[in-house]
Amino acid sequence: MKELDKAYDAQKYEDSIYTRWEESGFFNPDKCIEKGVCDKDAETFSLVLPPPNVTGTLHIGHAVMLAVEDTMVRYHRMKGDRTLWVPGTDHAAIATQEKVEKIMWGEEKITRHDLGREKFLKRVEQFAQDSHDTIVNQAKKMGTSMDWSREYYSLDDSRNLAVRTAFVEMYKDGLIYRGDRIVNWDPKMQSNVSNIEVDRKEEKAPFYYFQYGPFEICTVRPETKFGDKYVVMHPDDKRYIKYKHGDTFECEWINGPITATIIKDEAADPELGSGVMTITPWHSTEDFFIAERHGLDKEQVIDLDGKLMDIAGEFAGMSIEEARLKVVEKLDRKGLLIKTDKEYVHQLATNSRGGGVIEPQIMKQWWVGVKKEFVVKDSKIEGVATGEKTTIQKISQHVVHSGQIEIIPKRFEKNYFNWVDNYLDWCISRQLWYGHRIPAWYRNEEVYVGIKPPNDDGWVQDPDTLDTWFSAGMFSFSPLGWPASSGESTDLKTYHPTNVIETGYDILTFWLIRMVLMTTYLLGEVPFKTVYLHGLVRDEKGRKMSKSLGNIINPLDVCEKYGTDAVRLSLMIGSTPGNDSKLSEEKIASYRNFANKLWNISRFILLNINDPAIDVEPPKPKTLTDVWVLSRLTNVITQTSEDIEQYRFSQAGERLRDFTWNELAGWYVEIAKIEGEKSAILNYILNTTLKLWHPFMPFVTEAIWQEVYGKENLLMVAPWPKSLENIAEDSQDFLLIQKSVTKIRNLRAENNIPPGKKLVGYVKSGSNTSVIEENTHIILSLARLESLTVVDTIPENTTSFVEAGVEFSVDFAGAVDVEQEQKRIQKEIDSVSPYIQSLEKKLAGDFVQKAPEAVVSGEKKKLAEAKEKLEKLQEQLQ
RNA sequence: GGGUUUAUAGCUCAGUUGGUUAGAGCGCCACAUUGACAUUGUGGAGGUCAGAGGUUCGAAUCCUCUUAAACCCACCA
Repeated sequence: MKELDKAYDAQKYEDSIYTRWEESGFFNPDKCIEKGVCDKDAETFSLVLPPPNVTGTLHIGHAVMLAVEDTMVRYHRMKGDRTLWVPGTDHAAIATQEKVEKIMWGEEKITRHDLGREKFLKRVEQFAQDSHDTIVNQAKKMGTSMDWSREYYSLDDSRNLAVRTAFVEMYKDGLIYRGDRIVNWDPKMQSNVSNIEVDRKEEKAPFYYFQYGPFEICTVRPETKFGDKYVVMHPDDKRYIKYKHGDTFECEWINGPITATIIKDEAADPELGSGVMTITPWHSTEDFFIAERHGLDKEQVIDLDGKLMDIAGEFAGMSIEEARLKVVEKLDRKGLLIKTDKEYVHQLATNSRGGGVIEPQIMKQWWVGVKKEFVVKDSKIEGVATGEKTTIQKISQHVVHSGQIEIIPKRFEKNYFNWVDNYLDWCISRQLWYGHRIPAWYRNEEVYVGIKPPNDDGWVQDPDTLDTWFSAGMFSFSPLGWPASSGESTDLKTYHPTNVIETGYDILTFWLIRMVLMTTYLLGEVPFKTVYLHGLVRDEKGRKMSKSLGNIINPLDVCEKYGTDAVRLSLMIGSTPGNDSKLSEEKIASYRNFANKLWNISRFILLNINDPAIDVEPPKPKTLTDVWVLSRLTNVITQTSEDIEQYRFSQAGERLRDFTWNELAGWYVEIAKIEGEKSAILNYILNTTLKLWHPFMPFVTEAIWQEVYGKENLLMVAPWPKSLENIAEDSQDFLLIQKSVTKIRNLRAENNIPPGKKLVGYVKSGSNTSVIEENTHIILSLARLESLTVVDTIPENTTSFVEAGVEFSVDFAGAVDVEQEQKRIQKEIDSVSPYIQSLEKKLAGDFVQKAPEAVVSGEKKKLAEAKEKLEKLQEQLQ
């Protein structure tokens, strides 16, 4: 006879089980087809893992992603869908490069320039490789069933070909262009930074008021003011009505007299200071746009290293900090400084990757024009015709608007539209070394863009690399074999569009929008049909997890301590899409307890079945309890399937836990001990329950499966259970038994009757007599009664109660605490009476006419039962 | 400045399209314990669903306002 250990030891099973899964090959759908796990023509279910950055190790946020996605994937695989989950990692250009530079500086005090491009890249690649290996091991520890044979790296050769192909195609269509635009330049990192990578921090800085001709202007950045020769004011500002747009005037300024021009523009805020400002188009985004609107000159004042240029005259070569004070001093000496506000608070822009202060600069960069028209090639998107002229912005709006992409939770559609409705051209070039090199070559004034370098000599390749999101935008299809070298890739044909993308809501605007852009343009398809956004995991106090706070929960540590299944459950149950959740070790421990509970239920069942069998027909129920448990089980099968398909993982897990712990362990197993032989039905329940749990808790369920059914069969590819037919839903009869047991237990506890003492009971069951008689054995055992006699009249001096129209009584034989008992009855009366009153009031009003019939009759029934209960209680009180 | 979310038991959260005397887990209190399981069992206490209006026969749920917290976006010199 096989027997399970007394407690589940996750450490003992997890690694060997993962190895069995991996060696089975079933992570790969091709193998599943080969072995008949799924049909070649089955529905597909595909998703691509949002590739973790190779900047280190996986954190708890990745663990959520892995748990949720693995749950979906395991469910669909068991259901017989042709299921593919593609793993990958991302080179994360700026983040990885910065990390390696930091390490180099910390350990060897060298910069990337000391090493040179080639050597530096070797270092980064080594670092990335190490990170990758760690990440893959962690993902395996989490139990993820990804198809490792299809793993990709965002910077590998295939992805590079995809990137070059996309770039060239977009360039030919005029969607990619090179142009002078203002960018967020980080002098420290010597690269530009995208808008979303800029952090704005509040900072106190002196706010200077200067005399500028007839006007008063103010600034926190006097060192940029050398190039200022325009004064801007709001067209409606009455104070300056006498000045006309385009008027010029002479005025004394930092390095002598200048000629300034008046510009009227609505960007000027009349409320701020004097309502007049000077502008520095080369070093301010807003000023740049004003200058663009009016066709004004732009002059560079600060160089790329953050030093003042020749235009600054005597200040040339100084750093920003140094020049600022000296310029103010000089203006003060000239009598042009009016006052200084030392309490002024402004937003300082810094680079979120490395913290350098952003100095806007106008530079030649590569851009994607999101509002440029192009001709649609080969569209499979509903409402977008092949040959039609449109823009990236319009398509991006359309695919979500028309419901071809669904975002869960729905409210994030607003974020999405907020972004695409205000779409700005996307700067895709970065002055970084780690990344996809831009496929553009220059010779004098000529520019060549191509998948391969030009044939003839003399060309120099653009030193810049592409924004990491450019390659990331292609992850729904580049890992599936785009562009295919010959003919169409079968993976692409079979698995694209993917069913779902699952990621944190914080990445919606970074990444998903880029995916929509690239995929709709290049493939004429949506990248995915559903976007499922999970929340962020915070610590038990609701703070973000961070190294500096020391509150990081490392997924590997807790997996080892509590078992991976416990960690997975704790991340999925009790959290809803788009909402942050809090995680604590106590929570994980409680799911460790649950895993052990499931183990022990199985242990009991194993001791009570004759021949463990995998493929069993649902057995015929013999008792009321059997009918009840099968009806509950079939309900759970239906609901769990529906919940998973609708992405309600928390609800599915909660329902399963309630079923397993309360109904199965708490009632059915206890009654099985009384009713005896239930081999077939217990086998079926165990079998089904393990299947239902498998997507959530793959290890413990597979461990039990192999102990019970042997190692020849994997639960991972066992067929998903089907709900039973011909099982009566009506469980009112069993409910009566449950309630009577609970009520008797309750009376015993309140009267301090020792659990070991057996009592005599009576029941006046009326029309329910046969149910009671058939199930007396249950009540006797679970409520610890010596006897339960059906009577016409409840005997005197016993304690009675009414449940669902049936009156029970227990003879406490003098052991009852009379005073205590009277108190209890009074308390019940006090709670029932107002309930009756409220029901009566309800039934006397418009409710009866206006509410649906079913609701009214339900309330009437409740009232009748409550009244009967009250009557009995009052009798007892006398 | 614009936008979003959250507010339900001591704690963490459920509560699907308005119809429960408002639920779960953890924690707490009492009792039990050689029997699948102390990583356990039984029973219990605990909430005027942030506040104020409104719609409705009926509101935790829909609308308006207020308060508090979190987040996102934006070119304030």
